[in-house]
Amino acid sequence: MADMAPATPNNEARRIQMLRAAAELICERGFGETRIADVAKRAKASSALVIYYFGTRERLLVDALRYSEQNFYDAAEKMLAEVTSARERLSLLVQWTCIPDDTDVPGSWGLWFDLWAQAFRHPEVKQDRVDMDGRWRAMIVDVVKAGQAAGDIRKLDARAFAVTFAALLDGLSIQVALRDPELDSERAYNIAMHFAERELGLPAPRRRKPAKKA
Amino acid sequence: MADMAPATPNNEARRIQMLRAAAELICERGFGETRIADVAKRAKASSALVIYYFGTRERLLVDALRYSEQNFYDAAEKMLAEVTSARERLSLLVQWTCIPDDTDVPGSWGLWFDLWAQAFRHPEVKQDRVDMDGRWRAMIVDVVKAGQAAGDIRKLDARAFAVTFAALLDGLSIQVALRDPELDSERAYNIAMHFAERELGLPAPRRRKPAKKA
DNA sequence: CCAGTTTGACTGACTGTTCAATCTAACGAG
DNA sequence: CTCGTTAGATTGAACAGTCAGTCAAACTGG
Repeated sequence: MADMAPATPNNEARRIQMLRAAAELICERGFGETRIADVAKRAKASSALVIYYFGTRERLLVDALRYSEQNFYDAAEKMLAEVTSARERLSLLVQWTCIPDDTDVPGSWGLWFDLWAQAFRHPEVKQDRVDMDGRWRAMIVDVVKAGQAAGDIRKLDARAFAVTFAALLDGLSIQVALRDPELDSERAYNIAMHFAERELGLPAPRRRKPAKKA
Repeated sequence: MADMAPATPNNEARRIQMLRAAAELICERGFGETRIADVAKRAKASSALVIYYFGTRERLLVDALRYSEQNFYDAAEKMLAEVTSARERLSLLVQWTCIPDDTDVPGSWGLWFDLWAQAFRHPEVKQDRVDMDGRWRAMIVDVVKAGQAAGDIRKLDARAFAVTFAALLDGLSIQVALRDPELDSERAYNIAMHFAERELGLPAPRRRKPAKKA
């Protein structure tokens, strides 16, 4: 295995092109069914070049998983920074997890399942995921603390809330992703928001923000 | 592909032997890394025989996934039938999802990730999973209604509670399975029980039931 | 002309699946 | 009871396709 090409400014574009292609493919066909040749074709490159960049199929796919995970959270943070009201920010977080994909670099749900499956065994991925989840909870904690400072949210242990709320969101999004007939994205949204309102003592909403259909 | 051997009383044992072997292997190595030869070896049979029974690798693995899913719920129902107090039954449900495996046919967590990943694409698996999840929620609903009848649980929409609670349990168990440092099985147990107590108006516990360490 | 890219062609290993050949246990006829 | 018949169970060996990874040659921009 030739060691992978070093990271230079020029490579970066190609590398990312491949990561995106790989992420898309994984989402469509699944981790185990994603072939180097397919990734290469979608990234308009040769199989050999993909290997030249990543050295091995596993590293390519794993990196792709981590890449889109990271993108998902980056985008979430950015989005969160653009509003201020506690309720709006909570609402964004919930929509972010419960609503089917449309972003160009999909944090698309198919990826999460494979990410979890990989993390369950691959220690490197496991660590990465733990870090990312910490980041996710930190975002929740920030929202809560800001809301408390503004007087919209009552006094409580923000960290503990974050752990529970994050778990609830994960669970809801699984059902949504798997198209459970009892739990579409709109209902998931309402459940999550209802929980947050209760727990945080949020002022009642003017109006429910409806979730887009997939 | 020779069509698979029909189900006869004699086959059944072998078939199950293979399903269990496959489930174990999937749990250890993952769906994509599970080879027919390995399953055959563990089931003390030849590769050819495995194909003789299941016709194709995919069907073997998918059936194995569904088999252990079913076993998981069967065992849960049985266990649930053996206690009566609402609190005890809730506690069992929570332990059942949050505590690392030890059962002979593991509903072990590695399997769930692969099951979800498969369900996300394979319609047959998706339907199956939806059914199973309905069963799971029905168990929760039963517990709640029984508790209400006994006067331990306050009046509320049992169905709505079940959906939310099931989602919370799923989310918690992901973190536990992935060994999140902030959320071991004991803490997950406490979070889930705390939520149930609050939501259902359960009488306060005598003592917390501690969760086993993995 | 040089370092980093890119590729087509190749291969070597892996592995799902087929197949023809045995084995086994039940069973019915003699 | 015995022994051919038979249908299902079981296997070792071979086949065939796939695909990750190698390599030497060609390309490209600076």
